[in-house]
Amino acid sequence: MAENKLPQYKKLYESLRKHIVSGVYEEGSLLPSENELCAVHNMTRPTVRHALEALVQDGFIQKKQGKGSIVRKPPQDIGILSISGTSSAIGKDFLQTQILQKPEIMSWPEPFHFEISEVERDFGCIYMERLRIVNGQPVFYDINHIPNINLPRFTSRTFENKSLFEILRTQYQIEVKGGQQKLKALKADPKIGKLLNIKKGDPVLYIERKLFTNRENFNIYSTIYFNSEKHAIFGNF
Amino acid sequence: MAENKLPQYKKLYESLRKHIVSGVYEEGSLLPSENELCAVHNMTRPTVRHALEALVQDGFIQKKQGKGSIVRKPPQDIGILSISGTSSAIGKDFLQTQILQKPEIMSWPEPFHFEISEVERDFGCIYMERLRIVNGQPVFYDINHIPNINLPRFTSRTFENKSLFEILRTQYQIEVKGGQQKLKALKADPKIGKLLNIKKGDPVLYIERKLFTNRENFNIYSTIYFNSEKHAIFGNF
DNA sequence: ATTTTCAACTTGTATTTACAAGTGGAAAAA
DNA sequence: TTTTTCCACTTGTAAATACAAGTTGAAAAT
Repeated sequence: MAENKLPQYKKLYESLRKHIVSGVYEEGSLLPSENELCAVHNMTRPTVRHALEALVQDGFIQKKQGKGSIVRKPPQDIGILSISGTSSAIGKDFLQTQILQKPEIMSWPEPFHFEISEVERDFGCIYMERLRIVNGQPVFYDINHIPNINLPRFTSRTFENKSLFEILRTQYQIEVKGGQQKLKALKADPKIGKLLNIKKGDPVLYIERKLFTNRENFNIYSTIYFNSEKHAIFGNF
Repeated sequence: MAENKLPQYKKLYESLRKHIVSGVYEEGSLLPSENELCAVHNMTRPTVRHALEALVQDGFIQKKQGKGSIVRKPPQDIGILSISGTSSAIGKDFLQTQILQKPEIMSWPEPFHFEISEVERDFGCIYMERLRIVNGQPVFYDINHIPNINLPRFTSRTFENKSLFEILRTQYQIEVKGGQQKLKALKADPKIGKLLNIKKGDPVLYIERKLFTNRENFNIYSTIYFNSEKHAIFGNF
C-alpha cells in the first residue's frame, strides 16, 4: 500500500477513466454532476473540475454548460501504438496482434533516425516489434524503442489486455505529454512488401514518431509501416 | 469596444500567445512567474493558472515545478491547415501558398464523404482550395469546407498573415476542440498527379479530416493530398 | 577552496466561497 | 390545450487563502 501518493484529482481521473472505458458509463450518457462527485469522493469542486478537465483533454468526456459531462468513448490517437489494445486505429474489424520481438533490453541502434540525449543513450533501450493483422492480412508493422530508465520488472510484465501506455501511466507514472511525427507515402521496399504482403512498389504509409513524457530524458520512439490498400489509419484527437 | 466580454483567463491566454508567437518571449526562456502575472494583470493565481494550462495544452509552454514556464514555440499540429501561416507542416524551406479557390459560399457537395448534420446542410458552406509550393514544387493540395453559420463578413476578410484558425478563434470565438482523421497512402490519379507534378502511380499521402469546434453543428472538413517525394508532413502534438 | 545548509524563489495541490450563465422541466397563465 | 414564466439544476468564471514540493543560488560551515 504505497501508491496512495497520487494527488486526489488524479485518483478521481483514473477512477472515472476506468469506469468509462470499462463501460460503467455508457457512451452519450451523463457523468454524475460535479457536486455529486464532490460529495461522493469527499473533495471540493475545483479538485473535481481538475480531474474532469483532464478527461476532457483526453477526449473521454465532453462538457456542456447547464447540462453536464457527456461520456465520449473511444478516444486515443495514441491507440495506434498500444501494445495490444482497443485501438481506434482501424475500423471495427477483427484485429490480431503478433509480437515479432518481445520487449528486450539492448543498446540503441547506431545510427538512430532520431536525436537522443546522452542520458537515454547511456541507459540503453527496450526494443519491440509488432505486426498487426486484420482478416488475415497484415496491415501494420511497427518498431518501438523506449529508454531503459528506472523501469523495474518491465520486460517481465505481461502485456495482455493492457496497452503499453496504460502500464507506463499507472505503474510508472509516465504520461505522454506530446510528440513529433513525420508522415510519408513511400513505395514498399522488398522487406516491407514481404512483411505486409503487398507488391513491391505499392504505396505504404510511413510514420516516424517521438513521444515526449513527463519524465525528463524519457521519450518513446516509433517507426510504423502501414498497408493502406484496404484500410486507413483512423485517429481521434 | 465590445469584445471585452471575453473571460479574464482567455484575455491573458490571447495576450501571452500573441507575445510568444511574435517573439517577445524567446524559445527556451521563462515566462514571468505566476505571481508576477497576477500582479501585472491584476488577477488571482487560479485565473493565471487557468490561462497557463491552456497554453500548456496548446503546446506553447512547458511548466516545470520550482523553475517556471518555459516557452516552446512553434507548435500546432493544425498548422497544416492554416491558410497562410507559419506552418510547422514542412521544414524551414520557403513555402508559398497559392489560393486555387478563394473562400466562396456554396451548397454542400452531394455526395459528401463525411456525414454532416441537417443544420450544416441547410446553411450551406464556405469552400476553398489551396496549393502549397516549396522551392517551385507543389507539395500540398487541400480542399476545405466549413459551414456558413453566423460568420458575418467572412468571405470578404483578407487572410494575409493570419491563419484561418486564428481568425475563427479571435474574431468568432470558434475553437477547434478535436477531430477525426483518416490517413492513406494512395497511387496518384491523373488529376492529382498533374496538380502535384508527380508521375501517375507514384505514392501520395491522402488525409481526410473533420474538426470539431466549441460551436454545435460547426465542423471543419478537409481533404488533403500530399506529395511526399522530397518532404514529409511534420507535426507537433 | 570546498561542501553544506538554508532561505527565497518557483509551480503543484487543495479548500472555501460566490456569482454568472445555460438547460430543462414543472408550474402558472393564457 | 397551448404558451409563457420561473425555479432548480447544471457547468463556467473568479476571488482569497494555505501549504506542499521542486529549484536555485547565496550564505555559512567545514
